[in-house]
Amino acid sequence: MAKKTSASPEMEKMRHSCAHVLAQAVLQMFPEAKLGFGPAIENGFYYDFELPRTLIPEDLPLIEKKMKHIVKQNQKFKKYEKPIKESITFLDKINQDYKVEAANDLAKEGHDTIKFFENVDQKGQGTFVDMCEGPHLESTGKLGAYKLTHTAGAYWKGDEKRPMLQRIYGVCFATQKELDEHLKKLEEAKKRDHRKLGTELELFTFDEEVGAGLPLWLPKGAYIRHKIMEFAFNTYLANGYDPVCTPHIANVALWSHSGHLDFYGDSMYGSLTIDEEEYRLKPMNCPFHVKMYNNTTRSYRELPFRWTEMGTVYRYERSGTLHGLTRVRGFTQDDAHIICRPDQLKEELRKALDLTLFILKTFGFEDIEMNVSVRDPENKEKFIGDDKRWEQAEDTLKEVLEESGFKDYVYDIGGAVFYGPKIDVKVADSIGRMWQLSTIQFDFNLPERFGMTYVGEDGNDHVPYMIHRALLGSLERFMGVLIEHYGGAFPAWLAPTPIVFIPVAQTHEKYAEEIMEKFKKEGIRAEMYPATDTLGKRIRAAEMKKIPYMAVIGDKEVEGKSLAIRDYKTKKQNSYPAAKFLKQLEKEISQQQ
RNA sequence: GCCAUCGUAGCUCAGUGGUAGAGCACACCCAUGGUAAGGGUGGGGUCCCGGGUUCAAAUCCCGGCGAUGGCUCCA
Repeated sequence: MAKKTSASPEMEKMRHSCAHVLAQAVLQMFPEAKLGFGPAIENGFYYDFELPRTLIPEDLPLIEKKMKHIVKQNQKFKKYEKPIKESITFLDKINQDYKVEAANDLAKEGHDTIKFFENVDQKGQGTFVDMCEGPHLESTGKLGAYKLTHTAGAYWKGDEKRPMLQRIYGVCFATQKELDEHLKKLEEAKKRDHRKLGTELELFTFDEEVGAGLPLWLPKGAYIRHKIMEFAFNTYLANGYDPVCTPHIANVALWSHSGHLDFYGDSMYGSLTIDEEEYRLKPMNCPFHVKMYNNTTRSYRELPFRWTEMGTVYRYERSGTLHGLTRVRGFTQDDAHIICRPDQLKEELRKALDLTLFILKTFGFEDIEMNVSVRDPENKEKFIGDDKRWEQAEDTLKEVLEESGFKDYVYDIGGAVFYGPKIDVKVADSIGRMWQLSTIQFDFNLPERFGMTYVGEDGNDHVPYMIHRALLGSLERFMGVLIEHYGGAFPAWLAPTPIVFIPVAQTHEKYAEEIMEKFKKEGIRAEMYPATDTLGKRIRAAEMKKIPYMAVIGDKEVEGKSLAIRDYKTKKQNSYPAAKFLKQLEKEISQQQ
């Protein structure tokens, strides 16, 4: 989930002021506490501390109580500036080691003075002082609604080699109403959590004995995953791609040649010995596709190649980074490599972008943010490949985006991978959270390393452009995002069971069975909930499984050869002639395939 | 990997040193029901794994594995 800070300067001021109030409260509780940084963040703030003991959840209400008291005192935020030397001496005197270090950093950057904010109570007494750039509210009484949410460890200066401090997170809004709305939104997000829904809807599971980060797809989840994969793959084939297929392991020589062993060896799984040769699990599909390209002499007439593969790769992710389906150790990419001539570059990028938009829109992602990552011109040596190619690639990426109407893309200078510039596509889900899904990347590394060429019109060898693209990203991650986007209520074309038949009583089961068979015959996956439980209970069960359509069958339906359809989305009920609804559902399902 | 918290039935969870529990789910019986939980009976547990302390460990201690919230990382 991307973190965007879009708060107004006023809110940032309030949130940062709230962090100061928190720091003062913590110092009251632990006078020996050492302060780190305490900035405003999206929806709130945090402050880092070195404390004599570990905080427990019960500490937060106590700290909040002290904060309330500080707010009530309506302390003024008083700003002043001191020469840097004097400041460092002062910070050293009050034993704020981290602040001393931060002040020394500022000195190195050429600052002559340091700004401070001091809290002063109604009697004019100083209660708390912090080295700080500001700005702040006029006084603590102006603070809106806030709440401390949780604690976590965080490295000093974000450096894993430095000490770990205790971070206290809080949320802060101008009014209690906004705070409540925010907390409600968090509740909603919790309900949609794909890990929770994955268990409830029997989509996937993990098993300790299998290993961390290795999802097991249960039948219903595997069906959805399959449908997504089938849809994507068929769409690619219909758009000029050719399928390829490659193994899961390869001789270590390949990874050595490709450079993966040198650059990403830490993320690759250990060796397998086969006939005294070392093999490795693949972390990427690229080198295989390159090898297939190099399989024979290529002519300029053949290009472009668009080779796609649902490639399962394995990467070592550090244990603390694993998260449900969105960060796993084995996953399948809807991978493809486009190999083309310079004169085809723009057209190929345009096509790839159009395809991306089509795929994302099919799944109901309408709010799309483009990110262009280019090389840092100041640090060219960190990037492989010649200037001319980088410039053409970067310019073409920008042109294609702008021509497609994405004028205000996010431009990340220096954000490119060492082997080429790229476009990353982020989408907003149904409750507004941003997720990075698609990626379109240039690769200047592999063509060079593997000597990829084609014979040009002039009879000479030329190096082609290679574009790596994955539109869903990884099936696992995409499924995780999609579960949360739909809140588990998949549309009929993806639902493992689009319709369930519910006979009112046992006497209606035979008719229900007959109708269900007609649906099944047309390829619609249907289930029946026989009358072993009360009607209400079976309706409830279908609701909880978020089944798109329920067909209730009683005397009326048997008599009129109709179905009482309850729609999950609208919660409305309508009666349809059975044959008519079958056609309608069939159409709804096939539209997306 | 780091910091913190957690790991008890398929799921959600209670159980603080003395014979392992509830609700839901599941099976069976009764009830034959018209749009979100009818009633009864029953089966189900290496209390994550290994070691230690103790007469006695789900419970206390140590190590490992896994999960959660963050940090760092994500080609």
